[in-house]
Amino acid sequence: MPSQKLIQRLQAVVGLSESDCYALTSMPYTVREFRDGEYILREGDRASQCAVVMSGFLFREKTIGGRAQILSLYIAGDMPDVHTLHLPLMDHDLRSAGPSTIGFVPHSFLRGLLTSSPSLTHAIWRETLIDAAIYREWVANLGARDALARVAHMFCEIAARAEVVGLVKNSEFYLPFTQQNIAYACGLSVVHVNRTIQELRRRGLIERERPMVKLLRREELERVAEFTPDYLHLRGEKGHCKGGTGTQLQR
Amino acid sequence: MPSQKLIQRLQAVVGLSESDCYALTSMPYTVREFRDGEYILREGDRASQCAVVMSGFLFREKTIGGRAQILSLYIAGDMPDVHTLHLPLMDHDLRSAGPSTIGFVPHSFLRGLLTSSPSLTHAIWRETLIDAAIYREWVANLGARDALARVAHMFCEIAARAEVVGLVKNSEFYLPFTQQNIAYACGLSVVHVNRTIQELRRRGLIERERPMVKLLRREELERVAEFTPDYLHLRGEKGHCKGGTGTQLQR
DNA sequence: CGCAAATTTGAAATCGTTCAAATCGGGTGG
DNA sequence: CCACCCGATTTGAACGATTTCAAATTTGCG
Repeated sequence: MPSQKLIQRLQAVVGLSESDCYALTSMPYTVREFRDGEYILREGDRASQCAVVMSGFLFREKTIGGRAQILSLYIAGDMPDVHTLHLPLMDHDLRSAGPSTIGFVPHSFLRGLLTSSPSLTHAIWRETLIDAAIYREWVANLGARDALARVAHMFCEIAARAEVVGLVKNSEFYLPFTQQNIAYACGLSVVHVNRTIQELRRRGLIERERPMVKLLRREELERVAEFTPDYLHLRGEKGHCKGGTGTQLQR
Repeated sequence: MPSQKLIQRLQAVVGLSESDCYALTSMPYTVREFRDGEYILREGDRASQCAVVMSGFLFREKTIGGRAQILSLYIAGDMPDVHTLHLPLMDHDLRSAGPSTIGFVPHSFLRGLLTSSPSLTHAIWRETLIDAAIYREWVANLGARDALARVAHMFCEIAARAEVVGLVKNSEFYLPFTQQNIAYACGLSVVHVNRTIQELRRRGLIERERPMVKLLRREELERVAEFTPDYLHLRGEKGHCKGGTGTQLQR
């Protein structure tokens, strides 16, 4: 069910009423599997449904003068393209990193849901705003941090987001990125990403064995990354209904 | 009236019904003037009203390890902090560049407006999504373009947005930024911004005499900047009611 | 086992930074 | 009206982070 981790995540950021949870669990959806690198949506596409990440890893990408730039990342529970509800024309690509399972919910259903529930409108709108807050942090990341902090910051962010949906175990989480992917995400060359990761390893801040990353000495890592999670706008509180409690680690 | 340029802008991106326009023109608001550098909102603040830029220039800023990073820019007709409706806690600063006139509309009023008009909800939500699309482009700008393209791109974007609200005359628009500001926005050093602007001037692409910028050879400039305006999601069509048609140039 | 992709290494080249100082420009007080 | 001052722009030169190029090594997969 695509709603499981979605609910877990919405709980973490807004808190949901019983009826909202019920409405979400009764969402109609179709499921599709994607392979590494496959496109969920391409620049120029017009979407008529929204993707919910059930498992795996998605990323947004824009190509500029031949060079790819990864714009953001999505894990289970995220809805990477809710924005297509109001901005159907895609101005970038949405792709899978590693294999992923995606649920698709028709725009028409979501629109109905939103007009009938102001609180869900609030919750979903809020999600799109958190997405924007994350972009802002990435602008700062690319504009103001050096390579080491930049890569470290990416790890910290993914870990913080994955924790919310129970995808971190023992400080370890799934990240199906090659160093080339990381390079595209961080605006660096592969070679330099390689050296940067070595440096993080050397300092005892991370362990990396694809596809897993393990964060060691979290505080020191966050200090190096200048990471503070406030921009993720997590609440830490619990809502009124249960989301999934799964702790699946793979994908 | 804060609604004038706002309507003009909303027209350009969605098209508004007569009644929506009427609702907007009857917005209650207070006006305040800000001086150069003054803070409209600070990180940590909780907003209870939304700013509408009536004239002048605002920017978002985040400070990271001592270094400021400008995240985005706002001109007349923009509502830089609608997001506070659903995410009241500011995770960054909002400041004035040069003097500006800002209208403030209470959250409570806007919430009423939005629950009563699905089309306005759509329009305003869409605005926040375009804001996000602009951040995405900035991520790409900082991550994938060199200094010359980066600065050129900033000029192109501001021009495109200013055109929508009639703030460009004769390819010339108001930009009350010092080279230091531009440096913070583009993730570059002042010295290099200086040299980059000289290069743009030398190539006959811009003229700059603070606080005005004039774009020459627009196509060539956009080629250098690798600028395509699609991410701004302008429609080019006209809606059902008139916004202001002013062509005020100063501020 | 063997190929292709991913990681790693080295060395040279580059773009952008830093530091430091000179010049320009606009506004203020005398 | 002029002198002065401060912030902004400009210049030069050395330095440094990151890129590029090229090749070697490792890893994962069929």
